[in-house]
Amino acid sequence: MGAPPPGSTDAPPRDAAPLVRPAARTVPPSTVARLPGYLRALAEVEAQGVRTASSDALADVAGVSPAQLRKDLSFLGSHGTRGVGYDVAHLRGQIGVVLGLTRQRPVVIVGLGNLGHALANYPGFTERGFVVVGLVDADPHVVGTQVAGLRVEPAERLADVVREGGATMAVITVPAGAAQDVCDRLVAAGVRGILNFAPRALQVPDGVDVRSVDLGSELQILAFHDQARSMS
Amino acid sequence: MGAPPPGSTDAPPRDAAPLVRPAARTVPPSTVARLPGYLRALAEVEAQGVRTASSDALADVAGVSPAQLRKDLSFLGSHGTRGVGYDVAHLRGQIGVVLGLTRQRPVVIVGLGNLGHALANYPGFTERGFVVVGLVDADPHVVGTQVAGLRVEPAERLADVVREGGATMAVITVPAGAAQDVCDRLVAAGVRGILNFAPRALQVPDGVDVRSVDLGSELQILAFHDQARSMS
DNA sequence: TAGATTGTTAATCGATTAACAATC
DNA sequence: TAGATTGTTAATCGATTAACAATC
Repeated sequence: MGAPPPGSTDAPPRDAAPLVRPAARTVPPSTVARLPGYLRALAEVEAQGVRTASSDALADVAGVSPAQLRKDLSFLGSHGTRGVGYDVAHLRGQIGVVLGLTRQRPVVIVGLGNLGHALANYPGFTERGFVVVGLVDADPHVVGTQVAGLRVEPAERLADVVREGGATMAVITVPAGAAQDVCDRLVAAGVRGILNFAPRALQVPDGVDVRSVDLGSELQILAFHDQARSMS
Repeated sequence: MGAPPPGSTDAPPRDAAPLVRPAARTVPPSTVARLPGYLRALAEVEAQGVRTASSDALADVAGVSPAQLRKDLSFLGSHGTRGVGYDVAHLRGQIGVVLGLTRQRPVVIVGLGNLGHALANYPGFTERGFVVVGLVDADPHVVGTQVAGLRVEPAERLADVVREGGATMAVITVPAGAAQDVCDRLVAAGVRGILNFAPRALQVPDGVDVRSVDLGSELQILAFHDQARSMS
């Protein structure tokens, strides 16, 4: 609302610091959810020695439409070259910055049954920028055992494990009945992002982000289509 | 377009067979994706002895808004009672019918590393109406071993395993590089619904349904929010 | 320059929310 | 009957698609 600063031309700057501003102001949730897929596609074509790729080529590998890919990337700023395409390495770096993958992120896993055990050893976490820094379980038979090179700690040490590891993210792989309690304690200990595998809706305060993966539900959704097909 | 049949009143029937028509004509994808959550919520309140529940109560347990729950359920037909709420057992049955859970569905798991192993033993599949009828792996060291009471079969027997078990659904837990090939062979063998855990977009023909769960991507999406928060 | 391909706009489509009349 | 609660409508919001001008 103020007068244009002295020396300004006809394109009024909105900002005192116009250079090198962080790329992403607001990125829609649906776009954010697809960015990891683009990162995978870029890694794949880069491994094949490709240096520059068009939206058509990348979209094909990522399994989306070229229009959608371009639209999504446009929210991160302008990183392609008209007539040429996208520089694979550069775009990869930009998406990494937007997703906050410039540093390794420490993660804690709570619940070391079959699934938690598998996730503790899952190479995909490490490959994508995460380090498992702590393991917690309530079962005295499991506590003290070594999983993926770490000692499993008892439930009462949950907050310590989170703080000592500096974790702001956690994975919940406990039975449904224990999930909300574990969630509350993780949040109290400072965790702000939770990946929940327990088949239960979790209540969290504002500022905490939960993503739930229910393996049984996924199959049920597939069953719907399977069945709808057989009826037509 | 024809003349009203003799004896019709002012509400013209559109159909020759107006009674007991299947509840679901078209259910939007976003609604279908939430139905398993409603099923879980219903099971939970039923276990607590509740016979009738309002949309407010159910929505609270399911973690959605009451308006959304009512809207979703309205696509399945009219199963509540105004002024009273929903009969828990009846609604549970209706959602089960829509999802095609009236019979057990046979599922094959391909890839018995840590994750596949954990899924083969996952009680949530059995509890939600699925039976694991076959296991397949390419590693000769794994083939022939016993997992979850089943013998692991070699890759070349994939089509036999699918046909013998009558499976129309499968879970892929192989490394990314092998996923598309496994997918193609599953589809050729008659599988129509695939739950994919390999971090790779799968190409499938029309009529085949793929749901992909990428655990690394889930953490990356959480990382975005974690990071966006720390910047504001 | 001519051909290729992005970034953006506008149009379409689908999903969510809010409000309330119908009705138990 | 009065109070409660559904089922549905209309309004809003967000996401996707298609088309093309900008530009390398």
